[in-house]
This record gives sequence, structure tokens and C-alpha cells, in this order.
Amino acid sequence: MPESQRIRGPVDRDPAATRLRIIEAAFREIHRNGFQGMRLEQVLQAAGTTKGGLYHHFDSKKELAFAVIDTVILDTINEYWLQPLESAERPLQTLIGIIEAHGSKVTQDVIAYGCPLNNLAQEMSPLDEGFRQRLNAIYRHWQDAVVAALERGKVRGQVRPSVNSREAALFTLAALEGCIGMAKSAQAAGVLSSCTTELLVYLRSLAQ
Amino acid sequence: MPESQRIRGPVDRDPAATRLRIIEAAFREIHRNGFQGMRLEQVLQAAGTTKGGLYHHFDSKKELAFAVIDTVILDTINEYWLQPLESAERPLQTLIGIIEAHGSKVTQDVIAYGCPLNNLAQEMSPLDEGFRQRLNAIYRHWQDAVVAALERGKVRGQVRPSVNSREAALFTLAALEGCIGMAKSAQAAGVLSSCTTELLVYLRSLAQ
DNA sequence: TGACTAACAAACCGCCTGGTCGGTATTCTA
DNA sequence: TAGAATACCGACCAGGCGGTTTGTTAGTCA
Repeated sequence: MPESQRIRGPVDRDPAATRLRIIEAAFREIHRNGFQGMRLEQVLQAAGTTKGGLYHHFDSKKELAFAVIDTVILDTINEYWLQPLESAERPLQTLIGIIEAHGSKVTQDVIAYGCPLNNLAQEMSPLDEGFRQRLNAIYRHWQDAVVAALERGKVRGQVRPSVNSREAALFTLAALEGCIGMAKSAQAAGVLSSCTTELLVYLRSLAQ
Repeated sequence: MPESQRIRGPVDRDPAATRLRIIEAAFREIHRNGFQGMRLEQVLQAAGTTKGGLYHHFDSKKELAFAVIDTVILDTINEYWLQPLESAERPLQTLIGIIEAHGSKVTQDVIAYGCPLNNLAQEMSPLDEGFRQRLNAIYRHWQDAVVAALERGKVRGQVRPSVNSREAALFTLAALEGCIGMAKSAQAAGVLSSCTTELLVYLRSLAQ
């Protein structure tokens, strides 16, 4: 039926790469506009493919978003939080360091569009149980890593034994997400650094 | 053109009441589905009116949302935060009391659907400057009230003078919104109370 | 009490968008 | 190397939804 086949180069047919380009483009669109606001046409254009390519790799818009969660978002958490924490000599210091880095060098995208994980969780948790479970699993995964860090800090005498690790880890994540959210509302990097400064006050109070 | 005019009672024509019913229905829809997810048809059904009624009172979907922000959301903040704080004998204690009440008796809707203010701010701030300004103004309004409470606490010797009131107030709001968000993701009231417990630890550390 | 206007009612429009489907080109396999 | 399977193309479709328009009814005021 399509009588005017578009001229395109040697095409470099590479399914895995195509799939990845689609996922990464979808991630950016979701980050900016949310899941419901993401337009497949935009994703396709950014990924340099078409409906046919998309629906060959994914069953639906929702499945595409699930792939984004299970790859890009999960990997990012692992890279920025899990890996540094699990190999840390001084876990609490490392935790503080990660957050300090967040407050200062954080990319402009976080101020402009917020935390991709939190955005999706806030938008989709009440609307779709599939989203909620995946997102909440990542939060628990993340929290567990902080809990482990605090517990190891206790063993090493760097964290007060009276600290409730699960509550403190939960609160740390909540406060960080809250700070990012306030900065996004204000569209001001200064808000993020002011807010995280106070989070650091809290975290330092866990030390002994 | 409409040849089958619907039978309805004496209609109790009352423009102000109709407008209010539309706004309140819109608030509930936005709370559940976000602004982009709100369907006018749903609002109309809940409010017991039709397109004609809606577009008589509001110019567009967006203007309706602005009315929701400027009335329902603003009023709620004023009622639960501003009023108790401004008349408080012991401002820090009052602040702590408000948050304690939040952690325990909080309505089921907050766990299920989150904070209406934060939901809208996270969804719309990056997408529409009109939304962002209105929502951010409410946040500043709210923050100012907490700042004033902390400052009065200092005067009365209840808050340590070394506390940075603006940062502390900002962080308090951020952390609270974060806690609500975590509870919403987990769909668990226990998460909210655990998280706010730790926020209370922080707030008590401001006292002297 | 009769014209004028505000306050609705609801059919209708047109665009947007997720998803489908028939077709084609490339790669794999027997 | 032929045929099948995979990867991808893009026109098309149908439903949903915000917004418009035309028509009707209830107040209002001279």
C-alpha cells in the first residue's frame, strides 16, 4: 500500500539498538510530559522510527513505559545510589556525599522536570496497579540500600545505635524527593540547595 | 435544536451554587486523575450540569482548574495551616501538632491520591507557566506562615536562634510532601506515619 | 406584562492520538 | 539459494474529548 517508500540510508538494521533508542526517547518524553502526556509520535520522531517499529518491539504504550521503568530508571538508581553505597567504607559519609552532589552539580533537567521516578509514581500510582507495583518496588529497593548503609554504619560505630534505620532511610528518600519537587515548583536551583542543606543537617544528626 | 428537553425539577436556578458545584467536582476529578486526566464529562455528571453550564461560568478547562486552585486548594491550606499557626501561643508546638494530626487521622483520600497541591504542582509546573505561578505562590504563602511561626518561636525562646527559619520551613514542607508521596506510592498509611515520625524528630531538634 | 438577559441544555464538530494492518526490505536458516 | 521469519514502513481508522453553537427557560426590570 505505501507507494512512496521513504528513501533512507543502509538502515543499519539493528533491533536491539532500535529498541533502545525507542526506550530512551520514551524516557525523555515521559520525564517532560508524564506518561499520559507522552505522545508516541514525538517518541517515534526522536527515535527515528515509525509506528511499525514501535509496535514490533512493544505491545502498547503502557508496555513501553514499563520497559522504561525496568531499564533506564532502575539502572539510574543502581548507578547513583546502590553501587556507591554497597562498596562504601564509611556508608553515612558516602550517603551524605551523594546528596551533597545532588544539591550542587545536579543536572538542569532535574530542576526543570523533576525526578523521573517520583514523577511517574505520583502520576500513575493511583491510576494503574501495574505502574504502582513496579515503581514501589524500585522505592523499596532504594530504601533497602540506604537501610543497609545505615546498619553498616552502626556496626562501624559511625551511626547512633538508637537510629531507626528503616524510618530514617524512608524519610531521607521522601525528603529528597520533596526537595526536588519544591525546586521544580519554584524553578529555582537555589531552592534545591537550601532544602538539601537542611536534609544534610538531619543526616548528620544520625552520626555519633 | 434539542427537541427532548430533559425533565428536571424546579431547577433551583442558583448561579453561584452551580459554579461552586462545578468547582468542587473539578477538584475531586483533578485530585484523582490530575489536570490532564480530568474529563469534563465526569465533572459535569458529578456537578449535575452540562457543557452549557460549564462554559457559561468558565472560559476553558484551564480556567476551571485555576478557579479550583484559587478557591478550594488555597482555602484548605489557610484553614489547616495558616489559621492555627497565626493564633498560636506556642508556634513550634502547634506546627508539630498539625503534622502529628496529619500522620494519624489523615483522610484516606490523601493516602490514595496524595496532596492535591503537590500533585498539581508536579504535573503542571513544567508544562504551563500559569499553573506554576499560582501553585508556587501558594507554596510561598504556606512557607511564609511557617517561617513566621518559627520566628515567633525564637522570640519566645522556644526555637533555637541559630535555626535558619526559611530553610527549615522549606524543608518541613518538602519533607511532608515527600512523606505523602511515599505513602501514596506504597498505598500504605503506615508509611505516612513512619515517615512523619522522622519529620517530627527533625522539628523537635529545632527546639531549645 | 412584555422585552431583555442570564443561566442553563445538549447536539454537534473537528482534531488528536493510540492502535491496526497490509506491504516491503533485510536477515536467518535449512 | 529459496523460503521463512524478523524488522520496519506508513497510510488508515475509530474513539475520545475539548470546545462551539443553537436553542430553551427562568429571572429581572422598565
